[in-house]
Amino acid sequence: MERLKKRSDFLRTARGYKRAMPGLVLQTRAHRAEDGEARPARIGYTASRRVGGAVQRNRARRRLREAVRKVLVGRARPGHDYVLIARPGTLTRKWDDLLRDLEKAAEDIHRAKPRRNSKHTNIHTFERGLD
RNA sequence: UCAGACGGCUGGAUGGCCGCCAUGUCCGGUUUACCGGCAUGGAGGAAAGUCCGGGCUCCAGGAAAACACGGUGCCGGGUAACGCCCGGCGGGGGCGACCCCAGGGACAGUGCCACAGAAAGCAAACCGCCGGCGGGCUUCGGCCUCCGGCAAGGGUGAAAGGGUGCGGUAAGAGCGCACCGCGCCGCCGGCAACGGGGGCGGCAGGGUAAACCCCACCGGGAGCAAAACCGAAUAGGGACUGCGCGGAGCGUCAGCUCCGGGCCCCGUUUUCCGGGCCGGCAGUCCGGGUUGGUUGCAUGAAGUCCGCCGCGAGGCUGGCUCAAGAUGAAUGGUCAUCGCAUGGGGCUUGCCCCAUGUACAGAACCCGGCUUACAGGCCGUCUGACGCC
Repeated sequence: MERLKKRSDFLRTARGYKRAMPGLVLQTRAHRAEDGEARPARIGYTASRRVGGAVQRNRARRRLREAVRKVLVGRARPGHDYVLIARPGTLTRKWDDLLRDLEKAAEDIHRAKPRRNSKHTNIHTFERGLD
């Protein structure tokens, strides 16, 4: 899956839908090219200093990346950007639980998302994300 | 055996499944592009803090001096260099091995020295000591007061103007003497810091420079997001042509030459040399450098082994090795087994079982240091006790 690399992509995705789990936070937002054609799903990772030092942040990002490879690859919808935010629990959560967290988060966030014309609506039960 | 001092090394292992980055005289998909295989390589002793010193890059036109600012501060050596390291010296601590020291100058000047104390920089006298045809009182021991001579003893303090002892004296005082300290002048040893010893001086000259300051030495600025190259769009920018020009000269014109003047060119100032600029409008052409890409970017004050020189830091010769290169940032995720510690239990005394823990921490241009963090493990040298011979 292609990676998100620009700060503006992260900021835009943070304005979309959000689901928090003990081991991670998942954000998503539809992103289509100018010609309206659906593009492959993209994924980005965020591990702030809240998680710990450089060692902890790197390890959290690697665990999330591996979880995405196992769980999200088959579930991600084309034309959507996803951002995974690491939390302190990302490091301590048991591996199987972390995988279930991501599964559940993806399921919830896709169900909560209206099927059509989601661009400007926002569901109030999902809190607004910070970058 | 116990207690301790110093120096050095190390920083888990194996396997299964699934992945990431780089490289390639490799294989396949039709050659390139690209895709899939295969092979090889892929974090540290501190990669950290970013505190010093350099390389490298750009900026400032070249050079010198002064000033300002900052840093360093016993001596000698090592080094590309250092505020680092090594070897000494001096002072302090420890029975000792060893450890610690911001360790130039306090007769260049200025400032400060709280509290306590009579007095904190110039000498001073609170309690005291001593003397007196002085005066008063007296229980005849002395007390009070006055005038002199003192600073030994007490007391305050971090520090009270040399210390200890003997002599001396009314009591005292370097007043005299000895030793120690201090100052000055030779001598000897040492490259030096400094050490040793001799003579003279009767003692002046408290501390603080981690207060300003003085002296000596060193120092341009910014940093790989430096910088170079390739390169969509837009504006500024440059060149040429036409109109146009501080003064003078030449010339038909285009223009050229000479003479001044102003401004600008490293923190500041001065001097010398050198250089640039001094307009606007129109047209044409060139160029321009943001997102992105490539280079910088890993062969270097490199590592390692032997030999030689050196007490050592280190140096020299020769051989061998090439050892991560990401950029929202690869070097991993997970599971299992083992190892190692600590505690508990079993017990066939060296095995088994259970539980817990397994640190600090992630390259970002590269080196030399320093500092800080760290579960544990290993090795060497030395010291002091006790025991044995």
